[in-house]
Amino acid sequence: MKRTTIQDIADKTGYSKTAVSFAFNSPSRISKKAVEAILKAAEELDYIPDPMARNFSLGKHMSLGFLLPQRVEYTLMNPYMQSVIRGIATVCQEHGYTLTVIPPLHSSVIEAIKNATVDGIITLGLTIDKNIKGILRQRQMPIVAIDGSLKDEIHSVSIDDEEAAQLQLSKVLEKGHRDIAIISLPDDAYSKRTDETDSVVNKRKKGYMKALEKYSMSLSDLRVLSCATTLQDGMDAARTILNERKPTCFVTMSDVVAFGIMEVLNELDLDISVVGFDGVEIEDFHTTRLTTIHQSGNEKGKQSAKVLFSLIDGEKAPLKTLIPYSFNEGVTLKETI
Amino acid sequence: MKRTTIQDIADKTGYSKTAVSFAFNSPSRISKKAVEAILKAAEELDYIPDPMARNFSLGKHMSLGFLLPQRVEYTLMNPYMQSVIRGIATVCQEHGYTLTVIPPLHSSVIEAIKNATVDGIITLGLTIDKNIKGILRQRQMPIVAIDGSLKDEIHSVSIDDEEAAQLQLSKVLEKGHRDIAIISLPDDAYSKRTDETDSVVNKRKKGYMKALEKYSMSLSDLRVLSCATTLQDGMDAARTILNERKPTCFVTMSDVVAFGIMEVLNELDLDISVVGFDGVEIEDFHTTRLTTIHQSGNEKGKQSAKVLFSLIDGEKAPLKTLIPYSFNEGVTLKETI
DNA sequence: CTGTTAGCGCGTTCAA
DNA sequence: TTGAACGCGCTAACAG
Repeated sequence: MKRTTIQDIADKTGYSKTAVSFAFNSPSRISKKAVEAILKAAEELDYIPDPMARNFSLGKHMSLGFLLPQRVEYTLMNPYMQSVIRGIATVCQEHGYTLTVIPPLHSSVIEAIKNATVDGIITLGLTIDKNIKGILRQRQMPIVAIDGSLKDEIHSVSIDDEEAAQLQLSKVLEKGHRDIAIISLPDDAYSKRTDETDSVVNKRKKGYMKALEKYSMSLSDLRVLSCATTLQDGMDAARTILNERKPTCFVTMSDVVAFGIMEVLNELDLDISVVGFDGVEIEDFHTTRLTTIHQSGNEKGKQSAKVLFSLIDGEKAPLKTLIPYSFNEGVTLKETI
Repeated sequence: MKRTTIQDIADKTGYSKTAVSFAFNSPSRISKKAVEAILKAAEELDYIPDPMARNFSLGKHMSLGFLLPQRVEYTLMNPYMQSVIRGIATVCQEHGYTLTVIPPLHSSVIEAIKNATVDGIITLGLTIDKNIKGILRQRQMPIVAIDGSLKDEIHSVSIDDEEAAQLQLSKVLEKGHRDIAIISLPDDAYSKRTDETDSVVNKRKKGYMKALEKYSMSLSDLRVLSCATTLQDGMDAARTILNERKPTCFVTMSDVVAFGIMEVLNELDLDISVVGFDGVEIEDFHTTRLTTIHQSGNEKGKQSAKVLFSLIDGEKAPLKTLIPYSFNEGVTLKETI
């Protein structure tokens, strides 16, 4: 048996398709008698307007897209991502929208963008280049970038990464640490190429340099390593650093990596300080009190969705949205002895 | 400026719309010369086929829907849900599909189902009644229920909740605990009405009864309270129980609730055992070693998506899929003194 | 084998 | 209150 369509209702009642459509969307356009007859028939035939046909006709999708920069297994493992998703979904819910999670299609982010049936896209940690911009322009689809490198005029949501990183390292230096290992993010995770000066990684490195200046130090005085944001990669990074020489403190750009490092320190029973970045424990249910820079993924998600809805509605929205961050004192950053 | 459509390519090349469509979808159907000319023109005009029009024409959506049983702020806060989502998204990614997260529409799950533009739906902790089933039948949309009450023949994925709960409480009883507080799930979270005998809550209670039988006890010998699966509600539940009388052990149906309880016990410096259910810490980054029943949300998500894809492809799939669970020994269940 | 015409899917909306 | 066109790509059927 086929779906009941608007035509079936029209046939059954003797009214036209147009009348049926009006009965649902603008009842005042036709007589009460007609509306009643049509709704009754619709009820009897279990009629449900086909959402896809409806959206196609209206030129809307009723969904925002969240584009995953990497594979699902990797990206959705990060609790920071999860809170961003929650923030986006919260705003979608208010607007009667759904949230479409878009994995790379055949390993290609570009392909995914071409095929997404959404009204707008939110990215996280992606370099928005001419290539991507071109596709979105052709598709007339607005975009908001969270934590991304922007090669163009693009709406973005982030914290002041440079300032936050400066604060993070300053706290470490204040505690007397000098032999510090910085575990950075992979260059390709938050920017396609290392030379994107406005990438999150580079902004934070700039912040680190500023913090070091006060102590007449520079980045080259520290060990800098980068690794993917997984527990396992954090553990590997810790071992790599420790095999060379024990630092007095690990400064990371991600809580997840920090947790990985702590895992190793725990195994080896080492008392070395660790500082994170993201503050996932606050919003989730982590009970280890990691010292970290807290930025609200939830808030980033909400703000980006709000900006995106403005763009979809054709309204103006600020090009840059900065959200607050804070230093969260835990128990993992200690004074040097 | 308008989008480039298939017609524009046809006009520019002198070929028909059909030829253009063939050039993209069945290049072998027309001459090489034609294909080249068309692709070249498409390239020059930055043509991208409109995914919505394409899907509409093909009668597909290229997306699976995950229906949230409650509001986003609540549902997506649970790390267990997050791992289920990850599992679903992983399989979607393999199939070149997206994952549509569907919040209740205007607070109505029913409305959300009517409007979702997806090829199939996965639910979690929802009672699938005639009402929902009817809509999905009319929309010809397959469904797979995770942890739900089934009023009908519906494909489901879950663990053996009765057996798992029996194991959970048995471990507690073996340790000598007799004054036990069971913190159950809210009846309306995992079943609309309390009398759904096949709801997760009821299955687990049945398991508890079996465990108690061996000690000639019954559920009425324990205190049973239910609360929502949030940290805060867990804390409230703990205080309610403690105000009355201190138990020697809290047995919960959710890790999140267990974490809330531990928070309170920590505050009051009480040494009372706590046992969880879900095992979220294993897949995420929790470092508190909670004693819990581990069930893989990720696996549930994957299995349900696989079953759903089978149904979408018109293949047969087992009505019930059981996935494994395990008792995870942590440090929070101690011998009674 | 190559290419075209025409119609479909389904609900919305303009012009009458 | 309605017929017809529309949105856009797909495809059965047909002609050369």
